[in-house]
Amino acid sequence: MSKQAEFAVILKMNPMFADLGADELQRLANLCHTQHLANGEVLFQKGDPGDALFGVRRGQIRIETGASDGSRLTLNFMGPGDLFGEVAVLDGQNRTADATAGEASELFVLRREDFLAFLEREPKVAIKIIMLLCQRIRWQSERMEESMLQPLPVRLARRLCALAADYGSEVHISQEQLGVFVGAARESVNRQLQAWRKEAILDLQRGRILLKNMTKLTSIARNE
Amino acid sequence: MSKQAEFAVILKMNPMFADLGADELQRLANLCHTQHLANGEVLFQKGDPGDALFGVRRGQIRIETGASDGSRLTLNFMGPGDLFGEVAVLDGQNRTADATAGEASELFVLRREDFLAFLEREPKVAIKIIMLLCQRIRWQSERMEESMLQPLPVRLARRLCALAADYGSEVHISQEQLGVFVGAARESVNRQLQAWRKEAILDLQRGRILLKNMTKLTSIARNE
DNA sequence: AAAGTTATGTGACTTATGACACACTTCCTC
DNA sequence: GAGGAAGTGTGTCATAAGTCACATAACTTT
Repeated sequence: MSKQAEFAVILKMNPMFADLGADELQRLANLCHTQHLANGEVLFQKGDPGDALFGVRRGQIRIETGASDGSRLTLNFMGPGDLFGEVAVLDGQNRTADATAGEASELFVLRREDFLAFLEREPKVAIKIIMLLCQRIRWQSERMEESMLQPLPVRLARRLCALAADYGSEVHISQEQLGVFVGAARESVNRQLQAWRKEAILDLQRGRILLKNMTKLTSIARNE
Repeated sequence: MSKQAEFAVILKMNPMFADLGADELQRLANLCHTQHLANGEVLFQKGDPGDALFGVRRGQIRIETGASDGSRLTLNFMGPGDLFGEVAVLDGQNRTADATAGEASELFVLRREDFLAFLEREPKVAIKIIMLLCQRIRWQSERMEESMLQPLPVRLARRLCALAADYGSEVHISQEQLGVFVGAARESVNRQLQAWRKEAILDLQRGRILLKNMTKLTSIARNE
């Protein structure tokens, strides 16, 4: 399979591009380049202009941000097939976090100027993108308002479910980082996780959480 | 001034259309119609397809929603110069609230099909819209995550400042509705307002709040 | 293997806010 | 103007979650 065809598949999996037609998608994918990164190499830093969209072909990219105390907090891991920077490529605003290769990686790169020129050539695609962005706005405002008002167990369960969707039942994350994600103190996170361990919903190891009962967890996430 | 020119001015005031060129803006405004509503007349209801964007020429439109207990809660008042349904007109999704005329009103109406055809004719405008939507997405995700984690006084101050921007220093809203806005219990809202009254930041009347010290209020909103 | 560093577990305390209960006021309606 | 509805003011209590303090466990470095 060609590089471009491979990229088209990745684009297709992202909700943002999911309902483009196969032909449109392929023409878009044809604009991509590839880029190699060595382990530890920096892809971009907070404040850099958002001049491209990236897809992970192989390897791992860490999205992280410097915390106020100088320590670094990982916000997300992007693995093969994941796409990131979709919004940045459209509006060109500065990056809000750093991205570093967690291992030797190869990325698909779709440059902003190429993408914009494409949209100008294909206004029907631009309109589809507009609709998708609108959906995202609605979805965000519905979810957010609701989500942050939920009690901690619900927020925590939701985040764990989301992580599980990416990594399977073995989530590799520290409780401190989990706390940052859900906007809670580390201790509170720990206490809730302990409670769930006693109910056999999950198991805990250093830097790792093993989800044992996703059924129960998702029902908590739905707030019963 | 022609109807269309008047509408162009309203569009221009909305961030969503603010940086369109004067010519593009005028061509867009030329697509508008007008519609008259008698006092109490229903413009649309929750669940109706979002097939138009509205601007208030004169009168008042209330955006409200039926609460679970059957009572109605007013979510927003739109006065002359206000624009609403910008997102609906783009993505065509169903309305999420009801809109009713609070008095005899005249509206500018920009129909979805006209707007989409316009975007297809003018891809450069479509791209500008895309960027604006992206900004909105960023803005939302930054604000939301941050905002809901703030303590109640901050959320309350922010909402009051926002309302003041629309209505001046005399905000006409019940404490119960204010509670809905900021996601808090009526009693908590009341207690905070009382505290501020004692500090001479504001004054309270039935169904009305008089902001007396916006400087202090905005500094609270910024979380000191 | 000793020492240091990071992650986790847990108790004691504090604080913010929600929940309930009820008094009081204003306004509306008949 | 009597009665009711809606809005407001306040006390009491319960609870969720943050904070602080420290113990313990697990990896790392030398």
